[in-house]
Amino acid sequence: MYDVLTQPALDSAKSKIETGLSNAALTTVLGPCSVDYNGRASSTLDLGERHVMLKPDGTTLVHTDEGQKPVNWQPPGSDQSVRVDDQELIIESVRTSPDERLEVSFQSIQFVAAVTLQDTHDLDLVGTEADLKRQILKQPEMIEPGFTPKATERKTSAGAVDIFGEDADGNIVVLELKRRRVGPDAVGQLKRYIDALNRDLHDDAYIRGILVAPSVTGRARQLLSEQGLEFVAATPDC
Amino acid sequence: MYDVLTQPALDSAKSKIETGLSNAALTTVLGPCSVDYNGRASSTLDLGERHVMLKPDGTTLVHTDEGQKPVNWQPPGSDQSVRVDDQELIIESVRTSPDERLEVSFQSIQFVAAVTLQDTHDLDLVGTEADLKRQILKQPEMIEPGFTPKATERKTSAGAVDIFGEDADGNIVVLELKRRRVGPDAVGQLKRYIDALNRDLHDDAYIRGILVAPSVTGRARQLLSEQGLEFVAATPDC
DNA sequence: AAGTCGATATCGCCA
DNA sequence: TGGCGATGTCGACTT
Repeated sequence: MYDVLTQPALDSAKSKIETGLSNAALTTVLGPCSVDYNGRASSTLDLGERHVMLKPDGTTLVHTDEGQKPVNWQPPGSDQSVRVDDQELIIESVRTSPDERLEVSFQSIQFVAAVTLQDTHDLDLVGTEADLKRQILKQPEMIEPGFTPKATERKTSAGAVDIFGEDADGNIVVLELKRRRVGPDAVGQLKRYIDALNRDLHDDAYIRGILVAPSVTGRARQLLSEQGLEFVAATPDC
Repeated sequence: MYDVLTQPALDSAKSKIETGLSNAALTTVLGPCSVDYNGRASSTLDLGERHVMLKPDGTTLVHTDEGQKPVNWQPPGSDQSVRVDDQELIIESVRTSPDERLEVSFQSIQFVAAVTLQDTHDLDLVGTEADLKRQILKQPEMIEPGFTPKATERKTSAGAVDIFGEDADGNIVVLELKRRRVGPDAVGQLKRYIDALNRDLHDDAYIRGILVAPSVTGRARQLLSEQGLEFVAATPDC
């Protein structure tokens, strides 16, 4: 099912959009508009030509001709409505918790398209942190000879540790995994887990912390060294 | 300028897309397709109906009828091309550094639209961390009586501190600002700055660290307490 | 509903 | 160009 209107009057456009909304169609609207947003923050966007996408799950996206991110949006689950008011076609999207409202006001419409999509397949993605974890559990020696994983997602008072294990000497080892080159934030994260475990175990045993990632930035390397933490290079298969 | 083709043959669709690409048009293509991506990670997506947007800045977005984020994409600056090969229309987007390739293969096309957008205005957004910083610099007493900002973005060996100042007793105070409720990561960030300053100044003066945000999570509050850091509630005007 | 963290995060700024 | 941190981050998963 597809349906396209070019240069429709505002009332015709309104009918088409409403039909799209009630038919669970993906609806796109293109034309000169201004945009107002109020919610977690507030924004205004003066008159210009943009592309608006309304999804049947309640998502609204306002795209300019630049950038990967929409200039304005409303997340899935929002309530969408359309009205014609004072020579403008206004698309409104509202949600609660948090309270947020998006209004797109069109002066005219270049085209409207409403299409019901048939799509039963999901994305299959590889090369994630979860893939790296599987690799390490399958070949623990890639960390170092004698490394033995004991648990994944082991809970600490500072959160769950990616991989918790022991080295050849029986020392506790905490691994923090990252799928890409890491900066200071990842070092801070690993340090929080080590500190928490030292407290949780109220034991003076030495706990090793190893950051596992393809590479580290200079400042992250320095922080690792200052905190007595280690680094092992590894990249998720892809 | 707008132009829409419904149910075009693959060759006609190819011509229209190519015209769009050379005219700096926003081009949308809708139809049953499969998608392959290889780059920082890898993904495949089996046959289904999706909406593809090609922007003149090199952005490519593949949207299903669910979710705010595209199921596949290529960032601005990528090279876009289209070809018909073995009864398929294939949109290819490639970039380097990092090397990444996206291929969308259409079996048929429901419609193609190419439009050159006129848009001269930028988004005006308020309620950001920068707004919160301005509020504090204008009214430092909102942190505490006697607080005096001395510098913003003061450099430390662990990065730049949001606001650097002194309290009524002459103690150094470091503020880390967040526009929304914060978790453990923000505490780690503040702690890195405090540690770095303690090292940088090689001085045993007590340095206070204050997290300024609308609120904190329970675990973040506990981490603050353990690290001897403080919290002040503040929300950016909106 | 809130907390926590990963992400092909994206984006902007600055060295 | 890489490093670094903000984002109306989003999204998935757990509690």
